[in-house]
Amino acid sequence: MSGSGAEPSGDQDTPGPREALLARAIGWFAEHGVGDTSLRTLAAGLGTSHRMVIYHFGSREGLLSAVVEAVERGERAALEEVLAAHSDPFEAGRAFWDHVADRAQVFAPLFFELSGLAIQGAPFAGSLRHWLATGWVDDLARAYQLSGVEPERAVRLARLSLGAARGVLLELAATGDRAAADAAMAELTDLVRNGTTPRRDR
Amino acid sequence: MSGSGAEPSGDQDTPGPREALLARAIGWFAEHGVGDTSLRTLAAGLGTSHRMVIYHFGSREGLLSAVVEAVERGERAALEEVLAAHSDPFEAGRAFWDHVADRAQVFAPLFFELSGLAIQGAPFAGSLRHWLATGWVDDLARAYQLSGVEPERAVRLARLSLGAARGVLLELAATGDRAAADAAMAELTDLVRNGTTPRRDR
DNA sequence: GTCTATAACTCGATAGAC
DNA sequence: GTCTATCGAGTTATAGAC
Repeated sequence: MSGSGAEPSGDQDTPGPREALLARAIGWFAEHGVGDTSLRTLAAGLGTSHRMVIYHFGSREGLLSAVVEAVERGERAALEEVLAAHSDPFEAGRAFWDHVADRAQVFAPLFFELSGLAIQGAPFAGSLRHWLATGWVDDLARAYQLSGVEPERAVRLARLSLGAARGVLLELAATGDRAAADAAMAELTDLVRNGTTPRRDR
Repeated sequence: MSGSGAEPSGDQDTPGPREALLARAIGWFAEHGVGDTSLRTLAAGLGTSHRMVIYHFGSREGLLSAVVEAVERGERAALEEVLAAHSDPFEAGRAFWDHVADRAQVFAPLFFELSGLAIQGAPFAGSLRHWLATGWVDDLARAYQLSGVEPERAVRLARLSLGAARGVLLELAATGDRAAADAAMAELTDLVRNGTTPRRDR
């Protein structure tokens, strides 16, 4: 599909101009936001013409859709990597929070703006709507269950942890105060750890 | 300031056409979002002409700024009311969560879209940026302190609680599942209550 | 305080040459 | 695959009658 038989030189590092353009577009959106971005200003910032964006993505919404999908896939991959590297869910949670917080200044504005549009029903953000609602909760709940929490409570804790992470991320993006955000998340970890282990001592 | 000496008939219930227009604009934004709203479609939905919106608010951004400010003032007033009515901070927190969750389907999309724009530096959202960062945390931390939590931990708990509420609100807006959101917030309340009282029993 | 008319501009998308 | 030229619709904002 959409393949022209004349690829320049069989390069494996460059998956094609479309992907390169998409990657640059993500960086541009993360820096400048989505709301007031026209195809023309975007293309100028990307070093192309707006005609090329339409050529590769069909329309402005097609580009936005591709951006949302690509960012989601990246974060999901990061989560799986982190879950595979840590057996303790609290350790995994902290590691993933680190990953997210590192990129907060860049991606949080994009995430929350797109989330606002997604829950308003913007058609290009359908997949984001799904991940906001159930996608991440299921995986997190499974991780809690593996560490011995009963199923129903695991779901509640998953929802709470995910919500807290997103909310603290919003505040981190507003303040830039990484230490305060880390402390708030550490407080959550402590509360959950002490609240789920029976605490035999004392 | 901006007062014309000829108010129609000294009505106290109608504070003027500007305020009435603002109130209707808030409702309209809550229902239709901000992103793709032009002055013309907005004015048509409000029953005026776009010329009138500009007359009263100066520009489209002026209107957005007024909307943000009015919504904030309303929520702050609701919080103060709730804090005054409950001495137990957990009770107050639950009551305020109820208030917010009741209005989630309507106001959460507006809140998150505007927050995304605010942390991107949109000029009309300056006051929202302030409330996102510090405004609410201070009051919440004070409430925690009053119930016996040491100051530094009170701030951490305030940040966590606020973040969790915002994050769970985002999920509530995406799913519409009020029971699940309530359960997640109740889980937080339990964790904090058990984590801050020494737990002499057992 | 409310209207119509319109200026001045930008938008997404298309056509077609190269 | 990249370019220029351009269409038609929609944008904020202004002018001025009533």
